[in-house]
Amino acid sequence: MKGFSNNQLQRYPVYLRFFKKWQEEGMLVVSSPFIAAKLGYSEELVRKDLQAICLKQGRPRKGRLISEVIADLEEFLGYHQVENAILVGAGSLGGALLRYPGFSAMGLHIEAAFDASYELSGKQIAGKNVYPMAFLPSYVKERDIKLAVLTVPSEVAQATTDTLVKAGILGIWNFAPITIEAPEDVVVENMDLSSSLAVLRYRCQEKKEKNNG
Amino acid sequence: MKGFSNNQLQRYPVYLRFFKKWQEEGMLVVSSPFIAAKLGYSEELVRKDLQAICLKQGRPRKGRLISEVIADLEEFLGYHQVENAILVGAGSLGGALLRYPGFSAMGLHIEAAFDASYELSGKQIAGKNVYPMAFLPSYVKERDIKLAVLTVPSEVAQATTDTLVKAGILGIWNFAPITIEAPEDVVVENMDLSSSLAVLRYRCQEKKEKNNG
DNA sequence: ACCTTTTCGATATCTCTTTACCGATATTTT
DNA sequence: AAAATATCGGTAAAGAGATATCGAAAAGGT
Repeated sequence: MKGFSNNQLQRYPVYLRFFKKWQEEGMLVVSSPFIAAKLGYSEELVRKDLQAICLKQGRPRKGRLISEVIADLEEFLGYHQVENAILVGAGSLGGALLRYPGFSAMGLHIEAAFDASYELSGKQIAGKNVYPMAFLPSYVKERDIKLAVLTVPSEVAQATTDTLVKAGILGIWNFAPITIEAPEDVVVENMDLSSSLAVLRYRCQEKKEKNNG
Repeated sequence: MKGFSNNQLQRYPVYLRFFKKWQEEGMLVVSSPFIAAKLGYSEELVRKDLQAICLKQGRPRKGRLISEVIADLEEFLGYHQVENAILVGAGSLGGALLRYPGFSAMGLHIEAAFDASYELSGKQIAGKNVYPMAFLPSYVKERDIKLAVLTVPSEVAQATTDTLVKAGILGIWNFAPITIEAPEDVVVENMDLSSSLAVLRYRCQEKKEKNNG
């Protein structure tokens, strides 16, 4: 048994998307060289990635059964067991995530939202109740929620994080453009627009300079 | 002159946020050990990162001037030169990004949106016009737009990408949950929810197993 | 004014990730 | 049925990225 790097973990959902696409197209088996060519990875990387999570071996000269790999990927990614979560901050980004239909296929069930605004609380977004922040601690404790999606303005992100941690949340998916501090035992994963944009712009600039001189 | 890894590029916006926070708090100078402690990086990594983009050296026993590093970071990240961009797919996520006020500080100006829906076209979101898709090619060419934010449903993401590429777009910030294919000379940066969620859930599971056993 | 202390920048080491290689194996072809 | 061949899994090498080490320099204390 070994550890997985962030890069490796992030590749698995990519594999899954392609395998599902191939399955829809009627394919049954794929080989590592084929996968590598389609995804732009090296052949060896594909082997290593799939070996790490697949129960059965691949078959020489054929490859792997698509349906089996899909099952293994979904099992590994936890898509088979539903994880209940809450969303905090039902603004425009929070609303967009509440409306996003793709989470259920990933085993993520955002069952309720919380917002500081009195206008929003009591209403529904995408069929999910929006509660006032005061209800959060008891809700989290009673329902044993472990995961929170954080979409509040950055000014209140740290204070909200403290509330979440105190309530017993163990994983925070942070969409606020700020580095939040949390205790060791709480996992924070950032969806950082500015970091992603930094990569995009640098790579564009790089390419432009390569073409011009 | 050297290359930058994605990880390194993604750290710079994090540095910038902290430096701005410290500047607001009235600090003038920070040392690498201080930065390292606050951001959770190693001292040496901080030095290497800042050495790579700062014009002036740091001063022994003092550190670096916050105002200078902020200027260097913003210069490196391209925040001083405004880049015009369009957004394609003005649904709930697209709308959220159009409304997001943080982009202007990053030098990103989303000047218009495009959407296939006839109900949306002609209207405005966050003061920005929403045009029908048919207008896209001429708009991009006339205004010499190089960057596009892609927030269309995944079913049409590839077709939309093809349209963007043909129109002359050189960088695509892809928010659709799909791996889009584009020519070599077009840069694609993915904001992949499923990949981010995969990391979050694995790290949570890992932590849980460590605590239980 | 001198010594101590801290941080700097550069170089070297180390660890982790990725890539390359190699014998084994099963399918396909002759 | 035998030979040819493509892919497999495992191990070894290579390449990055992060970390540790070291002399130099400047601020602060004595």
